[in-house]
Amino acid sequence: MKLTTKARYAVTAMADIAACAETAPVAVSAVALRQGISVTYLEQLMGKLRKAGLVESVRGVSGGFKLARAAADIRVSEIVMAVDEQIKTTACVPGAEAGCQGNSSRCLTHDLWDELGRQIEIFLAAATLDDVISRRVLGMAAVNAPDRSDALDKSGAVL
Amino acid sequence: MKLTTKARYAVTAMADIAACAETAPVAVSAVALRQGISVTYLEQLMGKLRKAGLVESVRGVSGGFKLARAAADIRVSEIVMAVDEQIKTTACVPGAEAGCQGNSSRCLTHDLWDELGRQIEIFLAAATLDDVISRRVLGMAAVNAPDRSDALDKSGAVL
DNA sequence: TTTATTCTTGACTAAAATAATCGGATTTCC
DNA sequence: GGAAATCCGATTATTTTAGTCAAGAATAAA
Repeated sequence: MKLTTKARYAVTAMADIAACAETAPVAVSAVALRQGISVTYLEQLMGKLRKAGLVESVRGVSGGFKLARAAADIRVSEIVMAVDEQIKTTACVPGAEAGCQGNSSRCLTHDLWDELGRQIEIFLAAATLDDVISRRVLGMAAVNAPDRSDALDKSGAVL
Repeated sequence: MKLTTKARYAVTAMADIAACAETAPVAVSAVALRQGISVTYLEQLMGKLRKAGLVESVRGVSGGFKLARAAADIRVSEIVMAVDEQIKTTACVPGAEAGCQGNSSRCLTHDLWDELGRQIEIFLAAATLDDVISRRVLGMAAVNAPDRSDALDKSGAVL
């Protein structure tokens, strides 16, 4: 899961559609205009969102896109994953030699990036499209940054 | 704060140095060799880390780099920020028109990305270099993914 | 003092990923 | 039939990342 403008565009477009498409489908050109995105570029993204089963399309004159499910039932993580290919978070080069003190050759930072990726996914999976358009984004900062000291030596700590 | 190989390289190199440079400084070439990174490319990154005050350099024959502080006192977020320029997480285009239902023109997803960036930073700030080399990475997944239902309508939820 | 080693700096090139464009085809409604 | 829309593939342009190169300066050791 990467985080580029592609992801931003996709979530923004989905939010726009969620907010607009109560009844009739919304045309890509309308979304692109409102959100300041290139029409043809957004078309590509909408294609991916459709293939991922997040939106349905209606062709023809007054066609467009509408959500395939209720906004409260679409997680932001689904949208991001639909348009941005899986991130290669670790890229552990197998040829890398062991560290100077005989450390195992698996890259030292592997677990860190692995866990970070997991955290990002959890965060994005916790927010639904409905949360976004209602500007209801959960801030769990206080919970998430506990006193570091207690985290030590509880060995067996995740990964 | 971005997350590219640059960040990986930097954290990996710092971890390598932390693990090796008990007494004498470590040469870039040694780090690069062990970790499978281009020597001259890593030199650039080390320059940034030095300017950020995270490492100190010793020139000359048996020179190299050593940590400027104890490994337990260097946060991963510092390393990442030293080599990867600030991420432009939101890029709220001011020209973007209001949503169809008269929604405020500030982009709908602004808060989401903003909060995500904060979460990432908190996570990386919670891990020190010492944690990394000790393979002690804190997994707060369970804490971090509460039942969504209670997050709703506590209006005033952060941002 | 010389020499080899290492960091320092800036400019440059190469490769990859991202963003955007283009041309045409198909569907559907009027 | 024509206009408006999705669809599809190929192509181009732009930006970022990754890596290279060359010259210079500091330092320890021979």
